[in-house]
Amino acid sequence: MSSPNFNIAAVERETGLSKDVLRVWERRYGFPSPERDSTGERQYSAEQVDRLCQIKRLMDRGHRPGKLIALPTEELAVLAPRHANVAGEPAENADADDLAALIELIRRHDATGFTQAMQQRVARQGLQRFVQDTIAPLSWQIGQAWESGRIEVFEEHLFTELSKRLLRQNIAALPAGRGHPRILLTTVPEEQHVLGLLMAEALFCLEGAECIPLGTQMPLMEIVRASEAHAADIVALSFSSAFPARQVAPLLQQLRALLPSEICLWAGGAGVQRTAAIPGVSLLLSLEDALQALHSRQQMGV
Amino acid sequence: MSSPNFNIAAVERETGLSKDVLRVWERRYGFPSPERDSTGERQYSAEQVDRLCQIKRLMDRGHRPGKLIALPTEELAVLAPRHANVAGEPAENADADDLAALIELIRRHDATGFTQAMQQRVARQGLQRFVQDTIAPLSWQIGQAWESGRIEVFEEHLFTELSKRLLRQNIAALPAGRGHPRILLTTVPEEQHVLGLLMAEALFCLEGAECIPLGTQMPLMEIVRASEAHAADIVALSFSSAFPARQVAPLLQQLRALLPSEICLWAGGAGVQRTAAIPGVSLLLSLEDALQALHSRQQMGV
DNA sequence: AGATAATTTTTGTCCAGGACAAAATAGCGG
DNA sequence: CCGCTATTTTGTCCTGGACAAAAATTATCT
Repeated sequence: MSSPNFNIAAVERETGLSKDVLRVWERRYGFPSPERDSTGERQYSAEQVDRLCQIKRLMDRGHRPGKLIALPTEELAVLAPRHANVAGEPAENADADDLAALIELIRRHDATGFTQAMQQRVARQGLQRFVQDTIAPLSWQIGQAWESGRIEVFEEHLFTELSKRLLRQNIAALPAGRGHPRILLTTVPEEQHVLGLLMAEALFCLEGAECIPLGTQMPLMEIVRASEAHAADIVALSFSSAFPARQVAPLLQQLRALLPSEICLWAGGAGVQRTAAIPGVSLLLSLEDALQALHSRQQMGV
Repeated sequence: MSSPNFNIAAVERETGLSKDVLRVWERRYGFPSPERDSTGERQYSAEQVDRLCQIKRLMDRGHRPGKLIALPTEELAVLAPRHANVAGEPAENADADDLAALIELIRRHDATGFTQAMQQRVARQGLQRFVQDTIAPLSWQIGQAWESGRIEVFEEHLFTELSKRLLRQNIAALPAGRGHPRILLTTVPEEQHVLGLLMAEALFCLEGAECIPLGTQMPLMEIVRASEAHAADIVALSFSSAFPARQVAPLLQQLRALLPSEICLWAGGAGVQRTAAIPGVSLLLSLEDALQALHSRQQMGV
């Protein structure tokens, strides 16, 4: 156990805490207090990195760093539930057990079993209900489980990867019509989560829209270029719950200013739940909202 | 054209140049020289952001910032070819025209046509040859075209997204056997490109290996946990050409130190081409190398 | 000449410690 | 108990210095 050391860039990579934050915490709270190498640069131990990961996870749940850092080490299990059921209940319907069974497959690392079970649900429910009643709640529950430390990061990654495959596969199976409106789907550069976007894409395609999937992390100026090149009617962005809430509004304002006014800007996902209204931007708080936005647009004869 | 302003974080997001670099360039070269807002914070104009993007693109081709910044504005078209054909020729076989036609579809933003043409090639070539003779060279050419400014960023994104879908779809269609060895596929946290990983996964699955796809951006300590939980025989990482070359070796060394010695560590992709050998790490310089590594392992009776 | 070694320049990243604004919390009057 | 204003907390930005790795250049040797 030679405790490999991490420099500050590696800790930023591992924990997601910026170098500035790591330094200012050290200055203010005295933690983390890394060793220094011969040149005076910080060298963090694996234990400190682990603890920082725990703190980060609890912060994402709404706790504040000042409190967390003061605490000994029993904060871990204790501080699980904070504003847990903040929005959207777990839907205590008859499906709850089914969903729990699916999560159990992930927890047992049974990729094959999970994919098969999910594919069965697609066949049984149809794509739209599968997205709304299976993928969406599952993904919410996985998020919850991750935040409370009940599942590991890599288990969430496995779930996400397998779910993306299922959705893409089923989207590809839809007729490739050149429908209307033309919807460009992407995320901003710091948002790497694409699952929400795929859910929206599935629903939009089912309604006959033409979706142009550009993946994640498009610079704003590229979004503008792409929307013009593809003659898009709508630019749809997705923000996950992990996206720093404070950045959402400025980003949307900036993009709205860059985008021609005849192109609509839709923003959805868990990351916009707490965002205030922005002129010229449609905030879609749920998949139902997104569907309804599309319907009302299509009714208005476009 | 009210030239919306970008703060330093936005410029980092748009260009991929770190805040430290932006500040030190300003100090040393006098460019970029952003306005300051009332609180003294930098406010970059859209023109400066554009120019920074150009410079970044040329730097990725091997040019040096000190020279580029001094140049007027005609550097753009002139400085296209530098060490262009550094490794792996464009393969001047009879297929060249076909590939050019595929790229032309992307350039015309014809997603449907591109997907159809690609699906035809899968049917005609079979998955293995499709990966090696279509996806790999196409992806290389798209990268070249992007570096020389012949295609836009969003066109590359479209190509990548559509190609990922094709590969995932065709991987899903393979028999889901519980084969050997068990290969865990992922990338390190700063590497978001997954296409190379999917190519490898397709080839590995065709050889009967069991692949565990965890998507991108796994913290090193999570990779270790995942490899133990999944009882993986091999951890396979992919590094794209965009990955900062200087970080590859330290990362691999660090992961090798964290990983149990009985688990093999394979690293492939354009990003490891110029990496020196590392004890305990197999550097796979091409897809053929990867296949051969798997073969020789299977022959040795595992 | 051509290859190798030593030196210089270039370049990215790290550091310290100050400042400030937005968000979260606490205090207070209705 | 609710809505409003102070205060604390917290993240991000700032300046300007330092240094090491990489690249380029120069010197040296065969």
